[in-house]
Amino acid sequence: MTGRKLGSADIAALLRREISKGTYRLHDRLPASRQMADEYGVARNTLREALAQLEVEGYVNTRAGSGTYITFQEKETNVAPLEDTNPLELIDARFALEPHICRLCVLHGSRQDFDLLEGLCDRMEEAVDDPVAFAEADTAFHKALAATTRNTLLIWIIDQINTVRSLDEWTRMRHLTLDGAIIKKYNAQHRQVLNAIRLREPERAANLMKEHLETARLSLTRAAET
Amino acid sequence: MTGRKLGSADIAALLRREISKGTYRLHDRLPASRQMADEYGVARNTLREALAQLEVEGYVNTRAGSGTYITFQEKETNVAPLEDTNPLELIDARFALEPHICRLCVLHGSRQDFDLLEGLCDRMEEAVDDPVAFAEADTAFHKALAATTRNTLLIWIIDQINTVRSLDEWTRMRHLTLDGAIIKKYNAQHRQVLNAIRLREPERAANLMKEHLETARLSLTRAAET
DNA sequence: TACATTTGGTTTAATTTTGGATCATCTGAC
DNA sequence: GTCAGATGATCCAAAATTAAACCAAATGTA
Repeated sequence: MTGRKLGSADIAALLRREISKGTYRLHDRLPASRQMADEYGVARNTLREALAQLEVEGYVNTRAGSGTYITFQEKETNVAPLEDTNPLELIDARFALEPHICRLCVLHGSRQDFDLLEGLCDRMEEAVDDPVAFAEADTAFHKALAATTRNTLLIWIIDQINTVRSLDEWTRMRHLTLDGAIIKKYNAQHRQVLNAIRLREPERAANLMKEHLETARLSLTRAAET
Repeated sequence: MTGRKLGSADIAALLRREISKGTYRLHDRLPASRQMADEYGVARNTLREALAQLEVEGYVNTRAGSGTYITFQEKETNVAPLEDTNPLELIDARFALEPHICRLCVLHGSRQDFDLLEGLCDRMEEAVDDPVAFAEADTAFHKALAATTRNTLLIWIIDQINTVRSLDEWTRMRHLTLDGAIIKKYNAQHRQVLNAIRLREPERAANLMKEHLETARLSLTRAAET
């Protein structure tokens, strides 16, 4: 996997990301082409082709004899810090958010909301043997809970969190923790939470959600130890 | 599920998911067909068929001798919704976040953190007659609380929230609610919260924060009625 | 100003990588 | 048994990467 030869398209993608990430900023001069080629372990030709592509896309502007300069103003948004977070931090954040979200669900939820959540529970139960499908339904469930609060801000926050959660190696790690037994336990807990919400018992719902998250935290730390 | 052989349709579904998820992004080059076939444990023929299907669907574009490239722009996301939120929603979100942040402060806070918070309390008390200065110190206080948790994600969330809060008409509305009496009450509550954290009493700290937010909510609704 | 250095620009040919295509065979479902 | 689909091996041709050498523009320095 790692030994693969890089092509100009790969380098272009790499640099695009560096620029977006802020490693290189507007008006900065990139290192000399020979040096960059060396750093990335690629021929200068290849690197030059990557830069040419980026120039077409408007990321950079290169002047003979002088250098290559960034000409790209990243829209000031903000997925960057999110990428530095880790699964345990995520669980803590969910500990903060989701129990209270349950309380708000009790306040603002309607029959339709609950039926929708019920449907997602069904989907999760059908997916006991398919961690990928389960994870998808699980995400949808927690998103639907947020939506039930009718609180734009909370919905947005949960959305952001889910974006992170779906990235990169997380998923792999996540699936490590998802065997059939765990999934069954999660399913039972989801049902309990939903029932408490249906019965309009905010504190019980919140507490059940805490239990659920505690379970998730446990299986996560356990997976991390192996 | 695990025993059955994967077919081209399965691989196509898998890749579609990877692309939507962002594992592979626009302009990225996929691994070589031989390599991917190997990774997914299928024959190259099978994998090529999957790619052919994805090409028809417009997910990728494959060029002989070069590679196959992602040509799919996942839905653009989502900073706007933050601007549609309102002060009451904000309070609810803070109700979710800040009590738990207090608990985490108890866990992760050091002497230095507490001294810093103490300093901010001082600043707020000096600003009883200056709503603008008070509001600044107040924001700083709640940010510092988040920072004390050491949780990147929570810090980021609070940051985002504060960005919204500092915008537009909010400030005006906010200052309506800030007479000297309210400010004094807030200050007392801030001190109480900080003390509970210092004494390492997580639940008391959380409850005091809830009280504080309840006060804020009240003065907000009262201001809205006038 | 004159000169040396650094930078990007270009060309070349050899090599490597990549997808395209075919075919005999194996496997599982009906 | 039949048949659709997966397999794995092989050969092909298109395209890209490489490496080395040389050119030209910009820059820095004495």
